Amino acid sequence: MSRDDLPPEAGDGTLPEATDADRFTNARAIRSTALFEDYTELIADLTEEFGEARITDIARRLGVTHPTANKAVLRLKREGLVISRPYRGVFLTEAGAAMARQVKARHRLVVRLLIAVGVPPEAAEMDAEGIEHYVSETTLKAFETYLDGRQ
Amino acid sequence: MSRDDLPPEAGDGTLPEATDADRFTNARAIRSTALFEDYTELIADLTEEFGEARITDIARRLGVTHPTANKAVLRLKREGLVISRPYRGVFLTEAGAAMARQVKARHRLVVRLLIAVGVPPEAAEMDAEGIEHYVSETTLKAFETYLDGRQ
DNA sequence: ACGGAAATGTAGCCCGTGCTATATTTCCAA
DNA sequence: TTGGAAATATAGCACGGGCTACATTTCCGT
Repeated sequence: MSRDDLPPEAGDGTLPEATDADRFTNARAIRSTALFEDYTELIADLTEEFGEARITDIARRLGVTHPTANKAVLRLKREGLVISRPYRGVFLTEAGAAMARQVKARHRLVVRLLIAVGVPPEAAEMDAEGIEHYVSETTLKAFETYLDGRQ
Repeated sequence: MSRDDLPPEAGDGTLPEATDADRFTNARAIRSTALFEDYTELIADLTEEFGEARITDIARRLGVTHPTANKAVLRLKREGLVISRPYRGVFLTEAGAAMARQVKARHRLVVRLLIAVGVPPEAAEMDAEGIEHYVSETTLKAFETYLDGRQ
């Protein structure tokens, strides 16, 4: 039982450099930004549709209560992703809009790839909602290349 | 501004049945079980390697402190996924072992698919850690079919 | 066999993300 | 124009999941 001095992952040949802990720590970091990504994307959508993003609409689209949406918007504000005045709509800052654009592009790409490998569109759309946050730039590039190569 | 009585998603043609809220609610539900999945999988690995899963090893592999791992194990216990005696190792129940098997199979499949579409193995391994939790049975089946069809 | 190091457990803190209940503000229609 | 409905804000609760600090137990080497 003396495995304290073993180099991590030695012997199994799967991961010479990235340790388990790295991967999990990475996943946790992503999890903490996923909510911001969902909100900025949604606020962008609502702004495009209605000219503004209102708390009630945000809450309904996300399937949460208004106070939850309101609290999240406060955090987004603190992070400089949105601006808002009391009892008024919410609007993305440049940083927020940039995040929204990136998230949206990633979302579309993930859905396209899933469909390309045979996933039914409804399942692709459903699963992409969670998957999209965890797709790295490297993987995204690979998806693009794959999709381009198909026609 | 009267969109209160609009059918959700009407007009964009992307999602006739699954509303946005459904997708987000689904993603939140998955997020809450992801931690359990990570723990059961890891405990299975450690048990296979060392004959038992010890708190210290669990914590190190996940990149968290011992108290965090300990608290999580208490939750796993409460959920009937593991058994443990004070100051002793942690062991999976049948339910926990079943979850571990399922998670591991899913993980492998996701990694294989990512690699199959051209993602570098290290990135595939890294991204799969987050992605795996969000892949539905339907999508999993599609992955299998796709991989089978390639050779 | 026993003393110190390592492992484990526990207390208590912080913050996120959900909720309900209640106050406040806005806005539309009579 | 004003009263009531809808929207928004706020307070406070619960729990998850991370941490540090400290107590306790186990275990190994001398």
